[in-house]
Amino acid sequence: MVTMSDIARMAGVSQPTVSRVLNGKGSSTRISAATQKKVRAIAQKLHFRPSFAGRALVSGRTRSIGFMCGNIRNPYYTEMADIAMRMVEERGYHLILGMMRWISWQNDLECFESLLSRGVDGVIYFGSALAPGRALYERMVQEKFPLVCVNHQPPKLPCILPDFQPGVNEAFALLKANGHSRVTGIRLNGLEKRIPFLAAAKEYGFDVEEGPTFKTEPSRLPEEVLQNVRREAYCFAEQKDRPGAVVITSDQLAAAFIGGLFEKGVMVPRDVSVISFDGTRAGQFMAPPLTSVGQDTTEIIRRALEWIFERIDRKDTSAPVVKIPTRLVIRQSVGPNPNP
Amino acid sequence: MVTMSDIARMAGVSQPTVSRVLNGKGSSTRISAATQKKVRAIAQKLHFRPSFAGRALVSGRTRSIGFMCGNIRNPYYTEMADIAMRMVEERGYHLILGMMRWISWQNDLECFESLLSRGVDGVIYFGSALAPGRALYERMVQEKFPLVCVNHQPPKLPCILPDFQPGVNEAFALLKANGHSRVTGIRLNGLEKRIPFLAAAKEYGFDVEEGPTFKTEPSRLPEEVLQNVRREAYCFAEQKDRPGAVVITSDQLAAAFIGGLFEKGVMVPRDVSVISFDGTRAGQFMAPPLTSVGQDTTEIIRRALEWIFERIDRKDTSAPVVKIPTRLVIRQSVGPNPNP
DNA sequence: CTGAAAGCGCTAACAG
DNA sequence: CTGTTAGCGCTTTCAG
Repeated sequence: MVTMSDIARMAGVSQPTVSRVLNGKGSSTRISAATQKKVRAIAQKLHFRPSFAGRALVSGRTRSIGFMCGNIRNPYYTEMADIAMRMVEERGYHLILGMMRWISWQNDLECFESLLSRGVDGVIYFGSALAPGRALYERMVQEKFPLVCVNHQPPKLPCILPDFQPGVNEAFALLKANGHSRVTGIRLNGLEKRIPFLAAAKEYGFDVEEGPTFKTEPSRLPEEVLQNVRREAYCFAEQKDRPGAVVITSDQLAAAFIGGLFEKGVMVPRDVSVISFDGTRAGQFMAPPLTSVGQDTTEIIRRALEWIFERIDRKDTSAPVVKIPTRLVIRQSVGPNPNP
Repeated sequence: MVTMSDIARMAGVSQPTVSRVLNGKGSSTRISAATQKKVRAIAQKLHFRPSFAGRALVSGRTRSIGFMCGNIRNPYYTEMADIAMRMVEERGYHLILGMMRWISWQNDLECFESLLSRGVDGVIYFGSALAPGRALYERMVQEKFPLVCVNHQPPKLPCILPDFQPGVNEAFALLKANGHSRVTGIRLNGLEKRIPFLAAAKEYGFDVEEGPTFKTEPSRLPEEVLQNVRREAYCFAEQKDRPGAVVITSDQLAAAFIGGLFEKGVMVPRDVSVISFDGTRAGQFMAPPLTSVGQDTTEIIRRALEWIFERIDRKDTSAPVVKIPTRLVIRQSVGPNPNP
């Protein structure tokens, strides 16, 4: 590895001088054109690349942001990560992914610790293990670490939360306009989605019917979940007098569910209408393209990063909770009720 | 930030002693149980976390591997990255993604440089811009940098290449068994896929017919490509006397293509059979589940990382070119030829 | 068993 | 305009 000292030696100047010309902070210190040229020439010839570690050590920054998400194969996270990566790179940062396995909260926190030990300057956190009483949580709020929680709201930490109600209302309006009046919810376990779902169902006068409930263990491997949903689709397909509409908790699960229906000869949207959550771009390329309650990915990440970068610079920022409204992304998985 | 010196001061020992107990290399130096206990207790209480930068500086390693891939939204890369992330973490490393934009080779190399300036210890490279004559290429081979190329083969660099022929042969065998004899290839531009495709077509006695060719610019935004493929599907759907089978260059494009057919009322596999490349897990949850010429993701990444970690330790390793055979992943996108 | 000293590559403060 | 000095947090000799 070629260092500034190497260059300094060859150029017959001191090492800090090399630093100065190579970092050329415009206004800071001016160096004679001759020295500049000489140093630059040598640096170029030797393919000098400043040592990341050296800089990190002295600056106390690694110029990297941690991104704690669930399985990256879920397009919801893929798309969030994609956006985050681009935005972060614009500032000369790198994004370091940490995938939570949802096995236990300990596992979440270990993953978080691993990122911290890597020296990330900030973290976007999609998990839920960070809660009062846990040591790491206390430490984070105390240190005022640049951390934003998405989709979950621990006290005293800045949070970005989707507001599902508007999107869900739109969903029911669309369903109603298509002559539906009976719906079943699949995997709407979390209250954040379940409550708006029930509220809208009531408001639009829908009968909410029990879907096929599989007693699956709480947290499983992603593929198992998908397989289970597929099986639920089989059940649903074979169900007599089933509702004409289904609302399901994510685009990824919708894919599996629709796949399961397809195998049983039940077509979407001809035989049943499906509305999912997430509104991922990926849903656009499914068969059929998904109608989905979408989050504003760009806005969510933009807000999160904005806050993080602000706190990296100044520790005296507040910890706001911002709600980002959802809206229905209408594509082709909803059709007229076949049995009105 | 709490440092080893802080702990040393509080424990009344020297800083190196703290380092010794906290790193406890079993055999290296033994420290009195009393000191150990004291130091550990303080470290724990203060939530000591060793400085990443400090270690990186002294060890010359960052314990991170760069992963240069195309758009992460493509399940092919998502799944590769997922596997790579897991494997790398098992060794206490982190994976740093670098997304190439396919805009120009310069862009590829900038992305690579960015990873290098971040101090990654090795790189898995899915690009094609690294070629003789380019400065970075020369430097990489000269430095014996721990770098593995996947899907592309520059000289003097270790490479991992899929061998498409076996998988493609299986594909044609399956098609033939289903009464097909006419096929059209979509987006089979790259020779690595086109040659085995044509060879197998010949061997199995298939007529290869021109598909709908859209004159799209060479490298475009991913979403545009998907939209274009969708349009090609429209054309194909409306084509009189079209072949009953389609081979398409990736699972992601197959999704778009099948989506396009679906919109025109053409059903897969009832009306046309589709075989794609990649064999991603994601294809399993599409409608219909994709039959696809699959790569052994785990094996590819495993081999790549194995070599990288070996070279990180020893510079005297060779630069092998390994071929990993593909095999057909049979799911449900192939059916009997409707017009035999 | 443990302390002292050196040095990894870099930036920043202070002299000249 | 440029050199000297110091120090970031850690590991690694080398003494003792």
